[in-house]
Order: sequence, then structure tokens, then C-alpha cells
Amino acid sequence: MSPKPMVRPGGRSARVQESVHAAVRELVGEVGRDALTVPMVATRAGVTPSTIYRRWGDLQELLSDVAVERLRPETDPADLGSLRADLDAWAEQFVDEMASPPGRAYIRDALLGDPDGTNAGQCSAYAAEQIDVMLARAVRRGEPVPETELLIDRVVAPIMYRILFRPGRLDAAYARELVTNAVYAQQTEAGARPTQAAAPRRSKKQPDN
Amino acid sequence: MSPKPMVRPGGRSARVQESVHAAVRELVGEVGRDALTVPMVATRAGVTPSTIYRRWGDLQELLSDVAVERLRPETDPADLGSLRADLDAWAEQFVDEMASPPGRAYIRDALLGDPDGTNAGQCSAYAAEQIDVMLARAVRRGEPVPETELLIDRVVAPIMYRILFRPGRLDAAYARELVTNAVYAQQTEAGARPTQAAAPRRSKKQPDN
DNA sequence: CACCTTAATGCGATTTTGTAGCTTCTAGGC
DNA sequence: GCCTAGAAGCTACAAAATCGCATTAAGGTG
Repeated sequence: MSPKPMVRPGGRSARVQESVHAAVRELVGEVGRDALTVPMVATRAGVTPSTIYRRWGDLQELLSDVAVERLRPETDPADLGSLRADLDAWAEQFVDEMASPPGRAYIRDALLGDPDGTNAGQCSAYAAEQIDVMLARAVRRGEPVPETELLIDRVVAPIMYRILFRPGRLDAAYARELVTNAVYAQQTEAGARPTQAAAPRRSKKQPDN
Repeated sequence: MSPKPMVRPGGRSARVQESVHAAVRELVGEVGRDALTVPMVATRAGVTPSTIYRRWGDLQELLSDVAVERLRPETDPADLGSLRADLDAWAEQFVDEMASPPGRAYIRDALLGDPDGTNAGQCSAYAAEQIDVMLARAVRRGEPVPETELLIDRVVAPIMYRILFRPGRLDAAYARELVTNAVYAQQTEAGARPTQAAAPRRSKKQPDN
């Protein structure tokens, strides 16, 4: 089977895409996101507006693409010697980047022009990957580790919720608090989570009491 | 100082607003949200397009207004005799409504055309109000109660995060699990939350490797 | 209650944006 | 080196958004 013919990621298409993305980044900086128009981007990128309309549909989907690209983490989280330290530092940086005005704008854009949720899913996947890296390291060190899902629910979700629904009320101290509670929970709730249909699974450690 | 002359909420303005909102609701049902246009809404509402452009700016902001109106809870959460039961039932209904296709659409619309976050803040306030009603009842019963903030972080935020970033992965059982863990946390972490500046945070990220 | 003031709407002209049909170009396969 | 088909260019057209000015009617004032 030929793995490529479905789409053409190389050659001219790739150049156009890169050119358009670059034009968006430049113009957002120059005239601001609100003043942006498709014809404007097309001119700067050296393509015709039709091309952009055909490939992206509208300005929102284009901005969504660009936003997701900028939300991709550039490096793995730092290794500070313990899970707790890694998570603290990562969460703090996460808040710094995501809660900043440009960060909020990118998140909104990513969600905005995304009919099928692909881009939003990608954002979530980025965070999960970063967390997995830290958890894998902790496992290698022999530390007990919570599940990725728990950290997403307890750390990532509250941060994103505040960014999207409650401007303000968000700082590094809050991020550390979330990490503290999540790690603490992992130590005490280990067997308490299932809940579900009253399944009395006493397999792992019973939190007793 | 005259407290009203800033804006004119009564009379014709009010009629126009209601008429336009009604037109949006009708047309969304008839032709679908994607086919909606400002001129179309204007015609149905019996106003000129200019009026809509002037008052709402664009279709997104109008849809955002309508969406927030529909996301407003219509009744107080049911009183089932205990905080746990109230929260369970409420969270389940919350997931049902918010995770349904129309619910997701309203949430997206509400966030979408909302430059200053006013509408998003309103959505968050609705949830907080509902929770406060249940907590007040529990206090009256003499039950120990968690803080509103804890429930928002532990129950509302994870649900909304999944709706927005991870289509699928969301059902009533998950909602109950969140409530269980939140209530459980409230019983065990009572004094464990502060945390704050206790951590000996070494200077930020170590470049490592 | 008649009279102002002015926010808000209506209306039409103009500009800008979005779409459609067709032609031209070129990446990828033979 | 040729073919094929996906992607971009180009033009004309349709639809939308914007702007200036006239008109209406809230809400306050005497």
C-alpha cells in the first residue's frame, strides 16, 4: 500500500502551508488578531484567498491550526530528582504559559475553529504526554505514582477551567496546591477511587480507617 | 448622578433583543447553526442587519448571548436528603445536559463569542450558585461540607475539561466517581490544603540531560 | 404633560469578504 | 521523461459587513 497518495504533505502544499502559517504569526503580531482577515493573510503569504478558503474553510480554523502548533511543548519537563518537584515545576510553567494573555488567546483559538474536536484533543494529548514523561521517570526511580488520568483531572482540568471560565484567580501558588492535593490523593485514595458499582475490590492497599 | 441613562434596557431595545434572540432560537432549529447568517436572523426578527451588527458585533457574540441564556439552570437542584445524594443527582444531570451534542454546542458558542470572558464567567457562576444551594442545605442539616471551590475544582472542572478537550470519555458513572472523591477529600484533607509556600522550591527548571 | 436630549434603530450606498467554475501547475508514480 | 490527479491560480459573481445620515422613541426635565 502506498502511504502517501491520500494527501500531499510534501512539495508545494507544504510550502504554502508554512508560508500561510508564518503570515498569520507575523500579522497577529503586527495588526493584532482582531484585525486579521483572510485576504490579508493571503497577500502576505503570497497565495490567493481561494487557497486559504479551500484548505482551511475560514479564518477560525486556520487560527486553530496555528494555535495548536504554538501550544505544542518544545521540550520535555525538567528532571528535578523527584516526581513532586517535577510536577511542581511543570505545573507552574504550565500556568505561566497558558494563563498569560497570549496563552489564553491560543487556547481559545484552538478550541474555536475545531468542529470535530481534533485540535482540542491534540492539546489534551500534549499535556498527557508531558505528564507521562514525568511519571515514567518516577517509576524508574521507584517512586509510587498516580495515574495520568488523576493528574489530568486534578491538576490540568482545574487550571484550564479557570483559564476559560474564570479569568483571574490563577497563579503559581494555586498550581502547587493542586499538585500537592493530587499527590496526596494518590497516596491515600489508591483503593478508594473505583467507587463505581460498589465493587468491593480490596486488591490493592486498603485505605483502612 | 443618574444611574440609568448609560444604557436603555427598556422599551424598544428590549423588544428588539427578545425578537432577535427568538429568531436565533427558531432558525437554529430550522436550518441549523452552521447555515445561520446575520441577515437571515435580521429578516426573521424584523430588524435591519445593521442593528444586529451594532449591538452584537457579529454572529458569534449573538450566539454566545443566546447560549448563555439557555445554559442558565431553570430550577434549584433537588433536595434528596443528604449532600451526597444531592451532589450525585446534580452532577449526573449536569453531565447529561452539558455533554449532550446540543449542550456541547451551547458551551462552545458561549465561550466563542466572548472577548472579555463575561459570558464564560456567567456560566461558571451558574454552577457555583447551584452548588451553593446544595451546600447551604447541607449546613442546615448539620452535615460537614466542603468548600464550593473544592467542588468546582474536583467535579465541575474535570467534566468541562472532558467536554471541551476529550470528546467521549464521559458518563454518569464518572460523574459519581468525581463526587465520591470530592466528598471523600473534604473529610480527609480538611487541614492538608494550605501547602502554599512550604515547598523548598529550587530555582526553576534545571536544563538537565 | 409638553418638551428636550440622545441612545438606538432604519435605510441605502459602498466596501469587503466568501464562493464557484475553470485553467494551470506540479508532486508523486510509472 | 511521461501521466495522473491533487492542489493552487485566476476571474467573475454572490453575499456579507461597514458607513453615513435620517428617523424614531426612551427617559429625564421643567
